[in-house]
Amino acid sequence: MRRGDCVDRWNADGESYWTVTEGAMMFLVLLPDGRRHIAFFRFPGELLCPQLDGGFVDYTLQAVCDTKLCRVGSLSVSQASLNGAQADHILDTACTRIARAGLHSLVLGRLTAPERIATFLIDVILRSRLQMEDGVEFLLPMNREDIADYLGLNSETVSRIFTRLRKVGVLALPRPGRAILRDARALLEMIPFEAVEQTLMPAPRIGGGQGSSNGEFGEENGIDRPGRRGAH
Amino acid sequence: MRRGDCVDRWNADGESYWTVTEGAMMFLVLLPDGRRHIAFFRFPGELLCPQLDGGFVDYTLQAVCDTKLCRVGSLSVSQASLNGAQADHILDTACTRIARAGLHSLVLGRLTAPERIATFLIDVILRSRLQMEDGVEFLLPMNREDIADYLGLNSETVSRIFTRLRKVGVLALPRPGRAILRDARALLEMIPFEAVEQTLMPAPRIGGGQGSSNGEFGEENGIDRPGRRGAH
DNA sequence: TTAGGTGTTTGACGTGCGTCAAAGAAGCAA
DNA sequence: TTGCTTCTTTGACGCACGTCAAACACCTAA
Repeated sequence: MRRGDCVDRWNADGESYWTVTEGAMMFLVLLPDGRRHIAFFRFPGELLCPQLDGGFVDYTLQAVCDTKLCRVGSLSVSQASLNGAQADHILDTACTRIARAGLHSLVLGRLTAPERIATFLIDVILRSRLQMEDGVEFLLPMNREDIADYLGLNSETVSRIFTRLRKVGVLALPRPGRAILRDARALLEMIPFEAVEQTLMPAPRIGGGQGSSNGEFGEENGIDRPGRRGAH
Repeated sequence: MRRGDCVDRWNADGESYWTVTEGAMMFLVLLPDGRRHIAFFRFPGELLCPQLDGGFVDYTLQAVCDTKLCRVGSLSVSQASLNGAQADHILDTACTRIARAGLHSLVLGRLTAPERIATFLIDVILRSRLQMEDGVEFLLPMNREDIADYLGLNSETVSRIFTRLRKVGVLALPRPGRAILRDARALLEMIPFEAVEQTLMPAPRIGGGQGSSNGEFGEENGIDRPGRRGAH
């Protein structure tokens, strides 16, 4: 599918779910007065599933760019509970999304525009299974307005901040849809919390915490990471 | 527990979960520079459970006011998947929370301060299992700063908007911790989307959509509601 | 009663980001 | 090439909400 194509009635069939294999999808809301909001982006390897994507809400599911989807299964989430490994994976995904959503509310509620964009860029890099290292090139398929609508900003503000990041040598934008991280440390220092990786990419915690999520589905959480649990 | 009391290491034990029986709890984040953010409130009847509350994130779990908790079980979420009814309830709760979180990101990202507060008040009323009717009295146990930190505002702004709502006769605040809805219609007209009830209180959708969530746990979703699924 | 603490209200003022507008820049069709 | 469209960039300006400050309303303790 090409940019702007919608999956019509994507949440009508509660039984089937999909993954993104290429490109990216976005879940958007259009308010009656024209305000636009993007609730989630889904990148390659991530699950599209009405139940786990807030399917009760009337989102429009739209392609961010040229995108390929792959149907993963027709299992209902309820029936999945009869199969331990699959159920654990579904639950894991659900829990990870709750954790991410809590973080996103912090981003929208309490961070400044530059902080939001830095957090977003780091999130994109980590979800692309890349390291936060100088020179890393990554896909950034959404346009300024999409980023703005995801971060509660407007496209001019996003543009201004990107320009600033380019000027100070944090980021390079060789061509539309691609970006190169030039100064990982500087980008990390733009955000006001530590333990970014663990926070943005929480390790799965279902099933005792070690690896029960490495099911046959495709990884939402990707890279293995030492368990983490603890006092605050 | 009294206002400000914390549940220490609440997410250290992945196996046990609780419900609020009286009062309210809040999950908060304190950034190094002092910014404060409340990710979730939990009201009576709602589940406290590390996995379903983004337990990987270092939240502080704190009482909003005098609050009573009740331990519901020591079942691990993973093991729960072996029991159909319990698993469905857990999944239902998870999915509802994902849906709510998406909505909250819309609130924080795209609504004005008065719209946020109106949405919040309606949410509190509906989650208290009350009707949106003139004269309804409801508990509002959190202070101005808590509301502000949940809605991405500051306490003075919240206070100003409450004052305005009182003056125009939408709300009465007879004593701290309580509020009376005086003009339900006016409050509903303050928010920029329709179908508020369905959006704020999505019906459970796991297990085919009819009533599988009426388990032995205590209701996250409360009131029965006709199924809803559909084209947009 | 007074004193102190905590939360709320209100006002004056500042600012970060939104709005509006116009000028690039890049892609595509003819 | 020209013309059209869409997206991005940049500037000028305004406003909604944040910040700072002071007064006020309660509550509790002594």
